[in-house]
Amino acid sequence: MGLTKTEAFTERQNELATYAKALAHPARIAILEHLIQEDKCICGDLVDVLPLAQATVSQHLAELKKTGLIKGTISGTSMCYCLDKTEWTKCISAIETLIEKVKTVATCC
Amino acid sequence: MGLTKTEAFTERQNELATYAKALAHPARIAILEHLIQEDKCICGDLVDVLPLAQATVSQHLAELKKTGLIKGTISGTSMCYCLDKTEWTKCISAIETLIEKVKTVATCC
DNA sequence: AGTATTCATCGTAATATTGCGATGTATAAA
DNA sequence: TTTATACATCGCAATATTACGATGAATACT
Repeated sequence: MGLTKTEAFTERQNELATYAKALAHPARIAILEHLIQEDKCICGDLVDVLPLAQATVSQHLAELKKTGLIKGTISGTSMCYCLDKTEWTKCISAIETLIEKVKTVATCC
Repeated sequence: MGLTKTEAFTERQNELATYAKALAHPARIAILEHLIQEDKCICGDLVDVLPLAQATVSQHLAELKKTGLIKGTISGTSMCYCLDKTEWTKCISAIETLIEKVKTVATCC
């Protein structure tokens, strides 16, 4: 089908999966890392840095924005992107909860 | 195209994206959480617990196994799945590295 | 041997993702 | 006003993902 049965899972599970999906592409990891490093976040820079066409970069940015992990503000003719710390707090919390649980598991089989 | 330009990114970026991809579906989150809770990991149980057909569950298990996050051992006629702690150590390390970097970013824009 | 159980894999259908060129929109520069 | 610059969005092609029924392979049960 290609359609996830979202309604069949808990909100928490869907939330974590959504965050993971946003991170599930090397280009989006690269974008986030660049935003972390530069902090200032001019959009055109990303197109220069990434080995992808402008349209493709724009699409990845839109996806990260949709998830809320980044936000963009208009700055004249250019677009300034940066991390949305509020959303990241939620994201990190969700991930860390899973990680903590994983750490409690004994080596088995 | 639908084909990720893997070779254009660093190995680290691809590694992190691959782990994220494995976690990018609520069913796989649910599987992992069940494996964490039960620890013992009989496969048929997952089919009972999840609102998905056996073939679909098997497919999700195969994907988690491909990434290395779980491993399965044959136990008579059934299949025993459990977390692969070694791979999880790598996964957690990769995620935590990103999280640490995110935490250093100042609120902006 | 014959049957049931457990799981993986195949094949198929529907939808999603990735990537890009082309085009549109809005601001800035001339 | 015309032109350039910076992005977003549309439309397309190729591939991937999700879901499932059907079938296959292997072990256990009678």
